[in-house]
Amino acid sequence: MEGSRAEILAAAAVCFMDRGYTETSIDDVARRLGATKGRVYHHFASKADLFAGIFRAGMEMDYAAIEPFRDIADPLDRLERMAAAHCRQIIRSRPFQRVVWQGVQLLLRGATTPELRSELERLNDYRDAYEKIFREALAQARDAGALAVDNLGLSVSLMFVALNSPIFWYSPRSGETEADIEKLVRQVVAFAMGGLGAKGGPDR
Amino acid sequence: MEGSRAEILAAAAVCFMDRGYTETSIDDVARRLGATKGRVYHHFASKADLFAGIFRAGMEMDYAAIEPFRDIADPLDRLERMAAAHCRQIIRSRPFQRVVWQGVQLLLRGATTPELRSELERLNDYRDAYEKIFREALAQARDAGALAVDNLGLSVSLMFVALNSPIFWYSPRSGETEADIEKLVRQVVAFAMGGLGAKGGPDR
DNA sequence: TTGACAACATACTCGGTAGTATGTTTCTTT
DNA sequence: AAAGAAACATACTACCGAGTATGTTGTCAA
Repeated sequence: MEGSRAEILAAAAVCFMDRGYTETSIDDVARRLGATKGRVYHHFASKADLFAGIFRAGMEMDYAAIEPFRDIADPLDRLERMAAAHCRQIIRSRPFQRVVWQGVQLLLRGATTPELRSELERLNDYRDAYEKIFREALAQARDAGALAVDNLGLSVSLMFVALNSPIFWYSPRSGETEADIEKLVRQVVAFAMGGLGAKGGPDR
Repeated sequence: MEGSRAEILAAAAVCFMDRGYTETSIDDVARRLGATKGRVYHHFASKADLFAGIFRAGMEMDYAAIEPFRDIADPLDRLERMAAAHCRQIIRSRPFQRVVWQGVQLLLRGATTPELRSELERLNDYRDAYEKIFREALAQARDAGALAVDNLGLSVSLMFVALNSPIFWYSPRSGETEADIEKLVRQVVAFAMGGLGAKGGPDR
């Protein structure tokens, strides 16, 4: 069944989020599932393959999240709505997004097996294409005079660092409503847009 | 000699930066020094102790960096100069600052030995006190009407995420001058201050 | 000069973990 | 219902790395 695979991915994502890649053993993942290694290795060739599966799933969530806003005409409005959708998705699928982050970091550090490395490079390209969507919206907004940006690459990096930051500091509060999350998203996006020098201030 | 200890700290910081805590073996550190485990374990009780030593050294650098600006009267000016000093220090001592970051993350994930955990908690308190310095400057600037901030804790987090981000994306370019670094610092600080809604815009 | 200690190097132990090899139990298919 | 395969569980191996125990070399004091 395909649901079993998804269940393993979700459990492993939480493990990797809580304790990092190397600190997490396959037995940890299995224990969380109430199962044993056999089940995990039946669906995934290796620990690296499992990790890559989470990475890919996380990126697919991100693409899906911003999809409805990609063809908004006004570049500043498009950028802001994509940013909000991205940030919202980060909060909603935090375990997966942390794995994406760890994957990027893992690739920057050289140390992995060649097999995992090539797979990580493909996934990183996948992520670069995602960032490029934002980069282009940002460039268009700048050309329209709606943003004060002189170093495009740096600005994109800083924007993503802010939008992704819930990965590190967010944790669900008991009794938290959708409106609470939406307010958080607005504040984070306001910070990012303000940092980019968006005209009109953070109140929109 | 005390210089040997410092040399080990610096080498280990680079190793931890490049490959992470668990991926780095004591033998790796020794190899980088052209030595063996014996030398490391002669100066440090354990791998965790070595890690904590780097953490502490990194934090001491940060305190020293912002010290000259802590008693500037105008809160917005104080905040901005402290932010610039912090960001500059992040870039200059990147290996140590990455270890500080890893240490905070390592504490959030529960999994460590009790001995390391208590030491990490003390170091984290040390870091909280550091953040508090910024938090107070931020609160005062807000009260003076120089910043548009409604969620103080969130704003401090977002500001630090931006200021610390060189940890991840900065790497020294060949032929890089002091002026280049200073320009980077200005851009990062401008982003952070803009995100906080600083009046007067990012050009200063 | 010798004894004692600091500053390492060398040679081991031992636990944890990725991966494998091999059962065992449903489920499907004909 | 019989055969086969999917979906696991169990038992084992092989290796890597933290920590230790024990040598070895220089240095300095008395």
